[in-house]
Amino acid sequence: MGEKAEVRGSSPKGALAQPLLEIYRLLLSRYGPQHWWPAEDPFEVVVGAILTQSTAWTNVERAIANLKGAGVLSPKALRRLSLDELARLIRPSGYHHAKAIKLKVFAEQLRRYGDDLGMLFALDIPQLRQELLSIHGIGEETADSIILYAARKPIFVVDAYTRRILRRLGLAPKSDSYSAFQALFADNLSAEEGLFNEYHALLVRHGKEVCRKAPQCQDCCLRSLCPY
DNA sequence: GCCCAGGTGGGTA
DNA sequence: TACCCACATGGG
Repeated sequence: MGEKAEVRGSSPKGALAQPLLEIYRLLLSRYGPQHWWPAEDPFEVVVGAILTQSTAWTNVERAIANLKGAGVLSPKALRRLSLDELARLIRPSGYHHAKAIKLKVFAEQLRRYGDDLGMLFALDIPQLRQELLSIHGIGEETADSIILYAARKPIFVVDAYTRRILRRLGLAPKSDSYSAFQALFADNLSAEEGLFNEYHALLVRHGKEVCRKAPQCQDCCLRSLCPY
């Protein structure tokens, strides 16, 4: 059926299109553009996406600064480094031994694309996602973060903040699965890279500041939509 | 000292 | 599918 002629962000695709767009509008109004991802190039985005797994971004910044300082923020340099030396450099990001292995594995896999992220990112979204998920250490959120923020393709990133905020607003899907939360956005918003980029970044920004405990709802910018 | 942070993989029932 | 756990540093 013809459902393609949509005006940017204003034509509802599903029943939750209105509330989701309202959340976005309120968050953008409150915080302004977040300019994600905070990195100089796509490879740095990938490294940051792996290092930030269950870790505060401030700790990731130290680790990335160490990698830059050592001049090893490239696939080839990461492969040349010993596992212990790499772990030492990224130590501030936590889980450093496990993450050193993950970075090594990714750098190794990138060889198949001539160390060229552009070649990897030439795949369409489903193929790219499958390829990323096949790599040890890259799960759904990390894969989607790479697709959205490094490859700049429209896919919605679901994280702990996304789930927490949607639950609080009573908009969470029946299933608690990653795909159910992702489908909520995919089914109700137009698939625009810029929108998905900013929306996820705003959810993280908002989640960091509020929505941890109910009392904070008094000055929450989403309180008009919140049942609490 | 405690809890949490922009998760993932492996194991078990 | 649904839990459990290990992985670890740094800030509040």
